[in-house]
Amino acid sequence: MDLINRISSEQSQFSKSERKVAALILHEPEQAIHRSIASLAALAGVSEPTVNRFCRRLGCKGYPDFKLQLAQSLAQGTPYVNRDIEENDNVDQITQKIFDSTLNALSIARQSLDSRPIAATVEAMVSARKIAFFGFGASASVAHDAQNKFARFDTPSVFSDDPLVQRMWAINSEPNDVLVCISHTGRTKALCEIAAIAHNNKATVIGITAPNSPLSENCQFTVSTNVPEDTDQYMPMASRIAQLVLIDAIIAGYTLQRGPKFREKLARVKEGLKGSRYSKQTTTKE
Amino acid sequence: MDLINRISSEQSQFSKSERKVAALILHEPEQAIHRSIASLAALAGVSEPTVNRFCRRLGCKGYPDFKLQLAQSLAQGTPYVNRDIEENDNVDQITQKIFDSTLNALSIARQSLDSRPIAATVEAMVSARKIAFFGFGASASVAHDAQNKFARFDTPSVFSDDPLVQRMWAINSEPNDVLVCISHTGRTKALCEIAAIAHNNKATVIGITAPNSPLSENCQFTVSTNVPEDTDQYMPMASRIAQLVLIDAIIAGYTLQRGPKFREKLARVKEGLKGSRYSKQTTTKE
DNA sequence: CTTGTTTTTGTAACTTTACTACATTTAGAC
DNA sequence: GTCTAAATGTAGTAAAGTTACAAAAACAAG
Repeated sequence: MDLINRISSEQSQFSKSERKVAALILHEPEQAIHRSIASLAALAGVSEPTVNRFCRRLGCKGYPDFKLQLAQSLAQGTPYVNRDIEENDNVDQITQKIFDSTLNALSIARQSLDSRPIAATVEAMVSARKIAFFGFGASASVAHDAQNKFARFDTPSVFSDDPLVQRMWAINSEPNDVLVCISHTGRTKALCEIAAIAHNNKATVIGITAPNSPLSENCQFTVSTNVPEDTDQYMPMASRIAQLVLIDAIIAGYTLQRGPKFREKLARVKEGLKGSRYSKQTTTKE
Repeated sequence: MDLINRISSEQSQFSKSERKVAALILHEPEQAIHRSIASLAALAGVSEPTVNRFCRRLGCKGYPDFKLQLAQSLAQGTPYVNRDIEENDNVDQITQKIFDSTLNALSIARQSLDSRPIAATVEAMVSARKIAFFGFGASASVAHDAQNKFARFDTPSVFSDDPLVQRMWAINSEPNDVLVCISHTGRTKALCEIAAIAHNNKATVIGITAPNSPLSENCQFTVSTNVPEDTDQYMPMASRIAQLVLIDAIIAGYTLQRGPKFREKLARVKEGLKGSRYSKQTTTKE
């Protein structure tokens, strides 16, 4: 993980004075890299060796090495995690911060991904008779999106955020049917019940949800994104984005697995959609 | 231009000894940033002041500043690559590539964002009587998601992907009503018509869509993400993600604009949702 | 609440690093 | 060859970073 993220995530392991240093650096990292250890220490109200120890705790060889790594971490355009939105931020700052934290969450998700359940999901979908995507609340739109993508394919697929519709589908499910349950927490009661019903019918139940959650208990396998998110403060944002990208990946895998003939079909579907749009005057490529 | 490129392009202006230094740095830049001026000078077979002068000639304040800039220039070197998915990629590779290209698209979107229409959107929503989110296809789930978020707020909001429902809403719209039209291409006929109707009724029509598109003609203002996307090959993926993050930003702006009392209300909504979930056994913070 | 122990923090001496002023060398022009 | 100017290096100096150790603070046990 990159240095700035580490500073903010490992704050709990720091001592009181070290936290002062951390706060200063997270507040204005660009400035910190141009300061000497003495001036940084003075600004943080601590002694120079404290700053040095702070650097060492982060695995750096010393202060110069720390500055170097910090500079790299900044240059990478690596999102500043946990730069919370503050009371009098303007719209531009808010937008940047939201984008930053989403980028950060995504790159964390990418690193911590386990490809085995993803491969298994692709496998199951390729041989599925019919596929359902269920979810509630914020996860409903994720399920909606997934089904939208699958609508272009020839395997029958449904989306629903209606518990009764979901229940009916689950009751009618059979082996070789695939049910994808989407939930950030994995604790939504209604969805757990549906999953259990389908699971009983020997349908393939896949969870895009938190590992070791009540929902994942009823799933054949679980794909999770491990996005750190402060759901206490605001609603799930980044985790939902990670789920969507995950589904994109699953779909890309599915498309590829189906082979070249299948992709020809897709091209035809795409062509068929053109009638619903205004044609372009310009010749610019979209 | 970035430092490494400058070193190689400005070589002609360097003196003989300075060129030795340049050659050394271009050969192994990663190593150079961990060396002291003395060891670098020795390695290049020149004196320390020569290295220092070399740094100054490149516009750096001195050797430490040079190292810093060099480090940044190196870190920037490898952004998220937009590698295409290939025929016999395995699932892991596909997943990484999809995440990479999404990350890439998001960071491009972040840079090219214009905050003025975003601010205007927040403004309009804060004083809105009712808000609608409309879209078709892939954009339907984006609209769905947006409405989901707004469902927690006290301003009445709707989502629809049904042209008739949309039309009825548009016909009944009034000034101070806000209509958010979401479309990747901005060329979906049905949505343009709806926008036109609402626009005629003097409702505030906001487009999350391509600039200078038929749809944006009927919008008071347009928020766009400028994500380069190869829609010919696959379906829109990254652009849709960028739209979602954009909406997150708008919602964050909205929440903040509404002030602290409003956020207390949100906390109560959140508390109210708990009944629908299984409680946690573990005490770990989510 | 006191005492002993451990952890944290700061002070001061020390080492390393980078910079400056000046001397020397080198290259080019006449 | 000699003068001039540019380039390079030497040595001293200033600044920055590190280490060892002592003081202070936090903690636990009696």
